[in-house]
Amino acid sequence: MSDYRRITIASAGSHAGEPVEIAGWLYNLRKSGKIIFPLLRDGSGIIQGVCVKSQVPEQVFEDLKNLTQESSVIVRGKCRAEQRAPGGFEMDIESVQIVQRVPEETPYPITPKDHGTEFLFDHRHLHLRSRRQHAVLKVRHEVIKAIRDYFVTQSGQLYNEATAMAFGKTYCFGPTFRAEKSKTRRHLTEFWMVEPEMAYADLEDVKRVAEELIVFMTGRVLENRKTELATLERDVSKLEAIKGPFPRISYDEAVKILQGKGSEIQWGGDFGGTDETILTADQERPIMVDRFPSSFKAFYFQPAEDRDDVVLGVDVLAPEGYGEIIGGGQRIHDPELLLKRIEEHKLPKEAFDWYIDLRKYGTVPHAGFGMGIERCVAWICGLEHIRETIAFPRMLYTLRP
RNA sequence: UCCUCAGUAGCUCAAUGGUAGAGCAUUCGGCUGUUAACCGAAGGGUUGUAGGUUCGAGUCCUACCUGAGGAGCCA
Repeated sequence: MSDYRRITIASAGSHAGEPVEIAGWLYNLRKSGKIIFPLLRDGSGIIQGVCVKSQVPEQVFEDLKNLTQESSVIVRGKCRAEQRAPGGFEMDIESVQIVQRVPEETPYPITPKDHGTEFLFDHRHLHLRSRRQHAVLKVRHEVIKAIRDYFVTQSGQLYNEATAMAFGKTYCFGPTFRAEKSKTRRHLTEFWMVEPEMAYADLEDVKRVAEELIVFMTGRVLENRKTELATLERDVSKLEAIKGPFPRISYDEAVKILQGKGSEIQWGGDFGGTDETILTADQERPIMVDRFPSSFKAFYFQPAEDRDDVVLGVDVLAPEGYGEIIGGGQRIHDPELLLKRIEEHKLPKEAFDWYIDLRKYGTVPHAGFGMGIERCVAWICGLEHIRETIAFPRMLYTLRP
């Protein structure tokens, strides 16, 4: 038994002919009298096993034949290339150790047939085991890793410390919680956001960094997650088209375009979900819309140089109707102006004393943005709903599991 | 909070106001290359809840509960 070396399914291809063991779960079982095809998964992948009655001890065949879905097992045997097997590799099973057999009285609830979203998300703790969800979360991981790598390559390990002190080029990456009553396919009450902030930077710098980041991120997913994108049946040509420069339009222009296409929007109003879809419908790249009316943007946005009814904010809208994935812009650096805006918005000045302080001691033009991870992953994977992009989505009225 | 749609077997769904059904899952039987395997059989139901109309309600009406995704609001 110790002759069998434990391997992952993902590495099975490089262990052809060796005695190996795989520790995992039964994904599905097809049997035909004297031959059995168990599908096994171990978290790294899925492999088909094969077991012929005449070639193994009777007990091995019986144990395998009676396994139930998602029973935990350790199987031993040898792997080889096999055209007829899904995935191209197959394991000839020689013995099996049942760790736990799922009892037939309480079968695994998620069967290989159709289920509705309500049922699946009530069983999210099990749903995560399925192939599709697995692929989505691997893409999510790649997106997160790309974001971290992007900022590391921008500044460098040691340089990063210097920039933080000298230039304040930093980023924050973590969960954000919002309690708005938004029940849509684009909203979660907990979502993850990366927020770079740069000193001595303006709106143009934000647009440049945002564009570079998106191109870098989609490039990395294409490079490292081809298999997962195939599992998700994602049209990769849509992602291959993501290259700079992205189209850039002003809010003024966007309103004119929308009105020309029948939208009800008036200058001064924010985009609705359908407006975002109209704007991106005929674009294969994300588009950048900037210079929004100050009326519906937060108090800290820097006004435009040439007019004071718009501010230097920018939204990046993903193609294919996925909506806003980035929002950001240039912040007010003038202490007098910031105070004025705080008063105009009737905000408690005391609560912002530290924020105002930043403008007293060596203030510089600075800018930054926030990018929503789940919306990016939903777009890259081509998903119908954002809730599939996080292991345990927190939504309005949804806390379990 | 408002609007729209939906709730029938463990799951996905059928059923002109007239005997509640199929596929999958489970159990039993068959099958040596299956690809969400297939073939045969069995078990499985207070049709979301409470009222109402009717000779008769899964179906029509009212209220409520639960869910979905839109609006508002937000990212």
